[in-house]
Amino acid sequence: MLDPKLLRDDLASTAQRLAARGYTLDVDTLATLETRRKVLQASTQELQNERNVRSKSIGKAKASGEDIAPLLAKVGTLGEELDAAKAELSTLLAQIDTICAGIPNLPHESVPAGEDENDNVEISRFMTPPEFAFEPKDHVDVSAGLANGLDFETASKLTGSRFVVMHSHIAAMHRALAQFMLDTHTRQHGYAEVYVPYLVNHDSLFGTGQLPKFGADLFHTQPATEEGQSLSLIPTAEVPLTNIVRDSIVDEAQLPLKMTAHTPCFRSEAGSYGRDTRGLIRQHQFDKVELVQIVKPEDSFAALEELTGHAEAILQALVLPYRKMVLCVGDMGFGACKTYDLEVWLPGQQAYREISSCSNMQDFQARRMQARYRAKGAKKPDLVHTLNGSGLAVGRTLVAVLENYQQADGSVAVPEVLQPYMNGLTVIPANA
RNA sequence: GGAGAGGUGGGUGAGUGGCUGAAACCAGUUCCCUGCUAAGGAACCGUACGUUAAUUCGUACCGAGGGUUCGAAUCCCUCCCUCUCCGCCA
Repeated sequence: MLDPKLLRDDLASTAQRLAARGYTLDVDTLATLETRRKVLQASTQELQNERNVRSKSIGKAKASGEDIAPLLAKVGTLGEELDAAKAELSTLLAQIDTICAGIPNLPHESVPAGEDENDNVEISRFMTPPEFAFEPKDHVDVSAGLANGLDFETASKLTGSRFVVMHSHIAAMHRALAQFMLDTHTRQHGYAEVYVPYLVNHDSLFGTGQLPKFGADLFHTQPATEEGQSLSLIPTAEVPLTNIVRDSIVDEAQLPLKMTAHTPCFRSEAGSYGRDTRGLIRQHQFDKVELVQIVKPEDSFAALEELTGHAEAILQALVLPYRKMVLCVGDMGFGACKTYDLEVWLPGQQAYREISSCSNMQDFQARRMQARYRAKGAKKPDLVHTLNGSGLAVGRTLVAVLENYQQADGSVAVPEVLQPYMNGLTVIPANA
């Protein structure tokens, strides 16, 4: 949610900034509603004031034993007028809320212009893509060369397409990756490990911005139209982690709050059919180790650099080639003000593919969640800034390891940092 | 799942129809006093929106949403959540 003051006082320039990221703000409608709101709110409050004053006088009269009948008569139609005004005002407010809830965040000045992923700008690279002495396979074929690995056929029997069953060393490596990531973030990067629910309510989804606009991307336990009790599977641990501070005022001394969690993520991915249908890249269920920071406003951009660095540290420790991109305005997510994507090199695809996305949401989510902190000496609590990033997507990291660590004989070397997590295993042998 | 008890400001916790935006205590802020420390005293101290020269005034908010009433934290209904006991269960 944007600061309502921006929409009242700087409507035109705000609309212009939104247009840069491809969002058309209906300025005229909003301005009209806003003007009407102001008038209506003032007149409603006036009516309420009148009612309060008169009711009070009735109370006093009654207490002193006077006849209250004439006073009651005087109140007369006030109630009806007030009800009508209240009804109109609440409809109006609901209309304004609906519009405001659907407005994306404003991009930071440093974010490059552009329409889609083709306009993202490369910031840096780690390693150069390795040369293979043989034709590198993609992860599906690499796995197929092992004794037992990724099993899409069984998953589709159990559930459907875009799910996977993992066996044996691959399942163990998947687990090892998550463990390694968690350990690194908690022991070296200062994050507190958190275990969170995988089902969340609508308030949480509204808080981080998945609702009301992106409900179709989620799995719901009940029809989404049903009011109130419907729970949804988390599309990312960002939702439960960030909402921990929803509706609360955090002590300044507690900031920055740095939290990490390993969870499965569930996405119905409505818009992506036909893309990445092969392999693990785009699944309805995947694991991710998420990083979330709750910080003071003045620290959020430094925190974005730091958090992105924490995700990079994982790739570096795994010795996987990657590049760091800054997303252009058109490719950023709904609530983001600035986003870095980390793209890992996949020899099987001869391409860099997204493996982490790190964003500074500024106060966009905090305003939706009413997540605030009280600065020492300040009279009013202030909205916190929230950040999140993948550190990393576990399934895609597994893909990257399988493809980058494949060997000529069909076996897969185990990255050094994972070996302690895999009982000292150094190589996943090829199928004999 | 069954029975009961509750949800009030940053925290604890009074308040059963009008003088309660809400006692008291704790925390916090400012000041006073005592040579440090400790203790003591006084004042201030919720959020949002509108309004104002102004912390001026107004409105709303006592889990959420409805209802009754001239008037609701207080009465009624629905929902959510917490606690205790029982049942079931990894």
